[in-house]
Amino acid sequence: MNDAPRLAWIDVRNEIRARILSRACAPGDRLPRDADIAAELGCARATVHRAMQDLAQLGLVVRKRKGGPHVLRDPMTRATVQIPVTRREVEARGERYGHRLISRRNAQTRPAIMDRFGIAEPVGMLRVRALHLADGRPYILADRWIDTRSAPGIRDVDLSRESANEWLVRNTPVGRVEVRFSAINAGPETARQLATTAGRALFVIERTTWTGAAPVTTVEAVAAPGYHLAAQS
Amino acid sequence: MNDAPRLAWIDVRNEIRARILSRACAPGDRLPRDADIAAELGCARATVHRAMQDLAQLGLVVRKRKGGPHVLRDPMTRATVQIPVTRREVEARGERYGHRLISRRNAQTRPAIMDRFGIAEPVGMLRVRALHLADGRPYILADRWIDTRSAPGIRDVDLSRESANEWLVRNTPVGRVEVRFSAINAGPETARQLATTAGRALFVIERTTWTGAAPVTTVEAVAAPGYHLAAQS
DNA sequence: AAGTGGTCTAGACCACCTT
DNA sequence: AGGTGGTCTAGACCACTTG
Repeated sequence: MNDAPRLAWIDVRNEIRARILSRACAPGDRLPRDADIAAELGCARATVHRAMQDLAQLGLVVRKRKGGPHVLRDPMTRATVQIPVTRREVEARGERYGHRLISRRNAQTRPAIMDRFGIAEPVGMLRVRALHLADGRPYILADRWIDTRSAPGIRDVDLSRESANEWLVRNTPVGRVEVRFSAINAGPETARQLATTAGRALFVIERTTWTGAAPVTTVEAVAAPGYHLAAQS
Repeated sequence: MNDAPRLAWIDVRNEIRARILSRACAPGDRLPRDADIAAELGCARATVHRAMQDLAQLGLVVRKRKGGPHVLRDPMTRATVQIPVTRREVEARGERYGHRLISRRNAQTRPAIMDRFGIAEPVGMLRVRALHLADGRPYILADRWIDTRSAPGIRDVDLSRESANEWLVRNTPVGRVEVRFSAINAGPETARQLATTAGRALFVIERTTWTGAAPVTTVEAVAAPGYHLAAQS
């Protein structure tokens, strides 16, 4: 009725993890070869491989071609953040989504923006500022730069109907993404747009994406007071 | 000289991704079965499986037992945050790490703490407040609760020598982790401890860990002004 | 140069989910 | 109830990394 077989590779992973945590294999130590572990635990090497793949992703071990897998010295907390399209995020809270285009103009990238993309020369991009609303209240203030070479179609989009956010997600290949979180004090202008008071602590998400090596877009999203972001795993 | 074979499963993944992005398979559509894709691309089903595994992790497709894989309606931005032990973080910046124990006492969990752990009844835990320093300057102010049932050894540790942070990482099994980020205005007390002014926007990392279903520790880490966190992928 | 992980194949069984 | 993904096995070759 029990004796559950479960997934074998998970058992293997747990066994190896247990050894690591129990200090049977100290941090920095070399672990046995996949093949040896397989022989010892009586399973195929592929099964051990699957387990090690998971442990590596969890940040517990490092695997190299020779020298075998090593137990990482100090594992970091590793968590995955999922940032949905703002409209979905609002709707998931059971609130009505709204969106207001503030400005849309072409501009040369300033140094701060070039830094985010990692480019040395100024480029003409499309700069879009917009306010996302939840139940009519300000939710997120977005200041976005879009490289029209990577997303030419955006020129013909009515950004007062569909947010740049959403259009890009739907029409742009997903390449590399880099996200930065920080906290800022609301300036007078930002405070006005987010219907709060100057000086309030605001959560900032800075997101930059590339397609291959080509910049696509970068956005600084300033959230209204009370916003928080969760990550799991 | 070229015709690089590379990893087959990556090619398969790219091919499928390309179809998704080119709208050959619209969001919400059902994709062909693994076996069919394998036949079409001339590889083993396991190879397609590996590719799909990656696409699922990237958040592009969902796979179900029957009904085959589906293209996700709106892919979220998915990024992985790595939070090292504070000492390593400081040392990685090339600065000298320091650590000051502020207080250490037993206390009953307040409702806010019980919420984080998802428990209903108050529990006696060890509460540790500490300040992490970088080059002598305040870096992170930590307010931590530790369930001594899950980490009994902590009672005998001199927390003025080794931070609770570090001891727990080294001596506690890694289970589920939940992280929350937010922004707060510095209160007078916090401002004093972080050597800044009241009202400054501060970045907050709230981290809670369990072993199985048992609470281990939760910490509210308030970072000094200027702190930011990066996530990739 | 050799060891080791990374990968691919082919075949098989199982468990879950939808129909 | 049947289809489909999830997994395991066994064997093989390759390529990267280290000594």
